[in-house]
Amino acid sequence: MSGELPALLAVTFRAVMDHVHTRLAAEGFGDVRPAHGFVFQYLSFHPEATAVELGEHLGVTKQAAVQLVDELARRGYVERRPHPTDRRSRVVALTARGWACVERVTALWRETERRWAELIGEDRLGALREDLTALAADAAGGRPVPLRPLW
Amino acid sequence: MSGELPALLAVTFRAVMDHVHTRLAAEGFGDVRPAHGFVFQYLSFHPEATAVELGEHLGVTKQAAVQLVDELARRGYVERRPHPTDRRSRVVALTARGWACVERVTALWRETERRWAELIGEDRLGALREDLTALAADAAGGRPVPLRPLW
DNA sequence: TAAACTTAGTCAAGTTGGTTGACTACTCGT
DNA sequence: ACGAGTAGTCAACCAACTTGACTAAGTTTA
Repeated sequence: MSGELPALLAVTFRAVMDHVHTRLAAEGFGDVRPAHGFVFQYLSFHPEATAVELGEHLGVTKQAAVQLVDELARRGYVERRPHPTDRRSRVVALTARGWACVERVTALWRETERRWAELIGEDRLGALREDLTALAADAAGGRPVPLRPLW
Repeated sequence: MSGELPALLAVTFRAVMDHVHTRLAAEGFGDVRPAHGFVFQYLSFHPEATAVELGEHLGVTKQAAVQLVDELARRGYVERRPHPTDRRSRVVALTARGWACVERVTALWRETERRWAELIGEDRLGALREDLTALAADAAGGRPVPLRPLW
């Protein structure tokens, strides 16, 4: 059958993330919503981001971004500190708990990949990764793909 | 690098669907929200579904399902008809416009796959489809994966 | 170096897409 | 033929956003 690949991508991703969320919940990280994942993702690569930056990356208003940050701060995943030079601004950083959660997600993803390697073999998995990288790059057409709300 | 495959699935799917939505909008189907896609998907395989059935499949309450249907009916994509035997119930069916929209999506997906075949070759694409099918089945662990809100 | 402009964040109100709960009308099994 | 269950509706509520107006701090420019 042809034309079903996009759906297959979605279904696979969905199944993985359902599993990850179940595991996270069992390990005490049950209070993270899908949208939070994108905050974590961004903060782990931009450790001193501001709320406005975060909003731009997530494609939401600054007000919504601040609300997300407040919620995560209340739950102990992030911390707001005064900006070193700009007194209007405050930087958002992951706390130890925030980092721990990020670590768990990446560990679970690696675990998933190991499982997949067993299923289809290292070679096929390598080809899969390589091909998907090419397809994603082509589909994105040079634009950055924001990795936004999906899970 | 290892552990990035789940993200790669998401990014690829996201890029494809962004493209599809852009094209749909340009062809006069600009008034469909992501959630509608799942309604279409379900109705195209269950042509005489009820609102309650739809709600169960989408994982939302029947009230939310009815609201979705009303919205799509207002825009001419679906139609509500009396149920042939059960006078409490009404069946929801795609209109000509609804079917046209579904056709366009599947055509755009096929087009995407043809493009991908050019990029990585028929063989690799076949392997990709085969492997992803296996991984999805394994990740789902026997459970049906509902193909719910993602786009 | 002061006036004009821009930017980070806040406050408040409105919108949207859902929820739960209570209800009516109908169906079905015994 | 009646009691339990089901399809759909109405109404009230809630969460996650939005838009718009604002303050305070920073930046540019003449």
